[in-house]
Amino acid sequence: MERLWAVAWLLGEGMQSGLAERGLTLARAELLWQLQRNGACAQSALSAALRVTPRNITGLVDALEADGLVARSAHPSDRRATLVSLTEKGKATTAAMGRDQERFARELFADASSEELASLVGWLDRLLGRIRARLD
Amino acid sequence: MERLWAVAWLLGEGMQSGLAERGLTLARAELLWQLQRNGACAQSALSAALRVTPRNITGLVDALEADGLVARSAHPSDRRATLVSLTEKGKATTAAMGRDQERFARELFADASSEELASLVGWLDRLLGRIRARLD
DNA sequence: TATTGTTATACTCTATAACTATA
DNA sequence: TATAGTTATAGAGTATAACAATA
Repeated sequence: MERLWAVAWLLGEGMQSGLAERGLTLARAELLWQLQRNGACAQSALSAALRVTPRNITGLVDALEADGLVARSAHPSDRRATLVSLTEKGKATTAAMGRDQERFARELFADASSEELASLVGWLDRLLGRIRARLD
Repeated sequence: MERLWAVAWLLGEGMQSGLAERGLTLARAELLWQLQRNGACAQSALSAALRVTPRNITGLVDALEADGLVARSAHPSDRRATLVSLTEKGKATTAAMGRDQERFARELFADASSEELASLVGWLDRLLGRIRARLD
């Protein structure tokens, strides 16, 4: 199924396009996206969500903090933990990323009928379920 | 279109699974795959095909050569160029990668009817065309 | 004892720039 | 002059291991 490889690769490239123009890498964008979806959280939670080591999160948060996109603060009840949250600039950036993604999706599906879109969405959901089941 | 992001991400993860067990990284696997598809070629051709710098190809070929998966040889007509080709071990490895990919695709589409598969293949081809057009 | 985040260290992928050999 | 591949250097992402502070 060489086609599947190609689609996976090209879809990935497409979804990444525009990040560099915003001064972001894929890893940093994923961290921002996680904060946008689930709100402020401890680095340990980010480590679990992004499936990378705590050390890796330290580096990503350092870089995003230096760019003013996220802020560290004390955890209210656990003095070991550090809360990471989006700054106003970070919120604006994730909103812009969302618009980029929406524009990309709209280009891809510009001439699809609503029945075609419905069938595609069905496929995507089933693929998501199967791949998640396979990875976990 | 958050679903599209998730599918792109999970599909990429799924296609990569198994590489580490074979001692490969994604970048090295892509170079091997290129050689398997198009046969032996100069490093400059690999640089163009993989869309990375010549310096990057040097490093990847160094690593694959050290693992005995590819071999460098003199170009027959251009003494500046270096031909890169798969060794027997490299051919066996790409064949195994192909089987891994096929098994993954079969798992994903195990319970799909042939009409569903046909419609999905149509979608994939159209997506490929659109994304390629957008990237180039 | 276990968890949270850090420092220390190392490997891979990637890039640019300067250089050599060849075309 | 231009191209093919290399050395030199640098930055980003990733990992493991050891450690301090806290739970």
